[in-house]
Amino acid sequence: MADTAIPIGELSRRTGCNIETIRYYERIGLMPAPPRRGRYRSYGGGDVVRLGFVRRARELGFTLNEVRALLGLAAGGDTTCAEVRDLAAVHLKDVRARIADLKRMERVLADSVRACDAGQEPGCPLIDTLYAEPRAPAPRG
Amino acid sequence: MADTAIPIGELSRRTGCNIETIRYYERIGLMPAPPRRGRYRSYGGGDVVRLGFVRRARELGFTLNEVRALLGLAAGGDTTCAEVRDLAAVHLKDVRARIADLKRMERVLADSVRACDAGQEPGCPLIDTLYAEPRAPAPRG
DNA sequence: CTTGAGTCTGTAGTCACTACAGACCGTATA
DNA sequence: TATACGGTCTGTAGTGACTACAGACTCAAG
Repeated sequence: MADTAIPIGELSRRTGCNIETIRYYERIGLMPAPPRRGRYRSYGGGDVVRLGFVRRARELGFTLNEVRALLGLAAGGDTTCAEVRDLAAVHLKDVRARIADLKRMERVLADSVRACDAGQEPGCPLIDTLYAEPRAPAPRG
Repeated sequence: MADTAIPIGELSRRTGCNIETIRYYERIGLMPAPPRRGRYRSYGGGDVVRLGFVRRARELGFTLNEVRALLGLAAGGDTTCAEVRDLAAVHLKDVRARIADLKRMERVLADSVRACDAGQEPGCPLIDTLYAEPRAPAPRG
């Protein structure tokens, strides 16, 4: 009852992945096409595990192509750990770059909002920032 | 020579915004359709300023719809500073949420890569993480 | 006259979904 | 038996913010 003939709605509930997305994953070959009971898809315990893997990888920010690669590596023996490590390391670098980008944005935005709150300057500090020359280091002191 | 009859390629060079994107902005009404010299678009200094504004707002992570709003507010008087501030504050919250998300990813990824490097455990630490139950707090001591 | 660079329109692809429309299926209830 | 309801099906199109062509044209220099 728990592991066989799971309909798509329950797979969705168990994994937190919505139905349309599950069908989408099937269409792009990330999830195998399951057998049918009549016209309806019928999943098993393995599908729950696999889809869970996919979802957790996605939550770590891996692209679907990277997830595909990870699934392939996971299916292989344990000789592939180095490859997995490399994939993760590349991705980690990317995540860190995105964090750095966002922090730069955060700084500028926070400065502008603070300046707005202070309300000392004429005009609007954020609008001024947006009109200002790019990459000019603001004089401060 | 500097301010009139600027062809799209030069506008692109001056703003760092690529040509296809400029035409895309025109199509969606973010940039006005400029007059033509023959069949060619002919921009002026105002377009350089406006597109620069757009680009800088995009670099701060505002969506195109937010940029549209900002452009509208910037065109108004200076009575709109509070509205700009609110827009920026909402966006700032969003940026901070994204940073928090990415940091969570970073932590998990960094842990896995480190565990890989240590190479003590059997199997692959990252693959194990991906197969593991969601949100189970890892025992650590 | 030809070459090359620049520009034009229009369409389709990217990523990872998401949102329908409209049909069908199986069961519980009146 | 009728019907209502919830679940599922296929297929297509939309999202955001571009990006990438194809194939035609314009213009100036050599």
